[in-house]
Amino acid sequence: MPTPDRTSLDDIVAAGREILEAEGPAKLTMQAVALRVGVRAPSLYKRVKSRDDLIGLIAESAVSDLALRLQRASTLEGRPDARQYLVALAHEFRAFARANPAGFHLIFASAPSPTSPDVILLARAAQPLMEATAQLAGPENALDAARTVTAWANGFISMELAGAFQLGGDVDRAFDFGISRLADSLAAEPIASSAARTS
Amino acid sequence: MPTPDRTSLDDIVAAGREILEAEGPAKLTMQAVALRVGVRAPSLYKRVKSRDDLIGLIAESAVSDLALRLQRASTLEGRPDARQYLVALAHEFRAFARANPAGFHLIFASAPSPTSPDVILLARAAQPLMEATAQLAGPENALDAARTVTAWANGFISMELAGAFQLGGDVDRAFDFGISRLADSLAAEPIASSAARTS
DNA sequence: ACCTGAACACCGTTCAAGT
DNA sequence: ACCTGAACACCGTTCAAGT
Repeated sequence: MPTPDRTSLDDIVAAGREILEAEGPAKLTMQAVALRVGVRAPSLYKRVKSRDDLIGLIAESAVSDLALRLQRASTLEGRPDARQYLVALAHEFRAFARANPAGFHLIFASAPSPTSPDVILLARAAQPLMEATAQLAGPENALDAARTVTAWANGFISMELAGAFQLGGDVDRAFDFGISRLADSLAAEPIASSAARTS
Repeated sequence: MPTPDRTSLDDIVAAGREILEAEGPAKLTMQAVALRVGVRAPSLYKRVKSRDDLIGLIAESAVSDLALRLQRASTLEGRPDARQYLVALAHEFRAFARANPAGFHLIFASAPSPTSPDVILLARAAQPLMEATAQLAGPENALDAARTVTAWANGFISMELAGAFQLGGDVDRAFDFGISRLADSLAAEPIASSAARTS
């Protein structure tokens, strides 16, 4: 008779994610994960191809949570104007990053690697943002606008988490300043396109 | 008679940086660095406290190069209007990241760690940007504006290097769109401060 | 004073042997 | 079919012994 399963893939990913958030990537060893799910390290390879594979699964788990959060914000908000909606999304994004700094880092700040999360998952997470930018900047600029906002938010939060804002000043104020000006500029007509003039 | 030095700290850092750019962080082993500078791994510890220490020195070396590039751009540009200057800085920043992706990642996308580069070096690198944003947004908003631009550029390039822009569209166009709208919004008067109204 | 081989602790991963 | 101990290759790091 085969022995009953003593753990599961979900358990392993959850354990890995907890270790990653609590102790950092260096402590995320196969042995530590195995210990937490009550098994020996070699057994993990029955459910996971490698440590990199496990990290990829952890990243996807984090992306799913992020997508859920943004979707919930999109329904909870009662849909005021697009500008307020965009600001709310930005704050939700930042809240996720603060609650899951290691997961956030895994999703957005990882070097190109086999651990990067799935495209489809990322697209789903970006969906609420695309709606907001389409309303603000028009459908033809929705993608560029979403990329601008994502890049800004991603970069801001990465730097905040990395402790890169060390020149003083109020970081919260800088965040509000940034999303506010971005929303303004997306809603406004572009002032001048110097690129078009020089071509 | 003591033996003459067979390597130097500069050699070690340069070798480490070359390996990092050419083969990625996983291949940046003490043995690989030692081999490249013609010495055995234990000898490295005469000039470097640890592998993390070496990574920190590599990051500082990259920051210095970045600062040099931005300063050169600031003198070469002949100082047209502040808007064009800001756009030039953004493109220079992106060019640096493309030429030194691993170094860029080390500077801006690293988790908070003992490998983070020195504050003073980062401040010096940010100097040209601060001047441009001060002209565009006024001195009282220079810091917030510089943070907005840095966050955007950093996030955009991080995502580009990570291959995160997978929803199609023209990435170059998105970059131009972003810096253009940002420059507009920094130069413009803010439309409305909803935060001020609710307090 | 710098360099080295040997050693140690600790990884990820494989695999034959158990149940 | 899952689990395990033992083993392997490969790290970072230390240190006594060389020159």
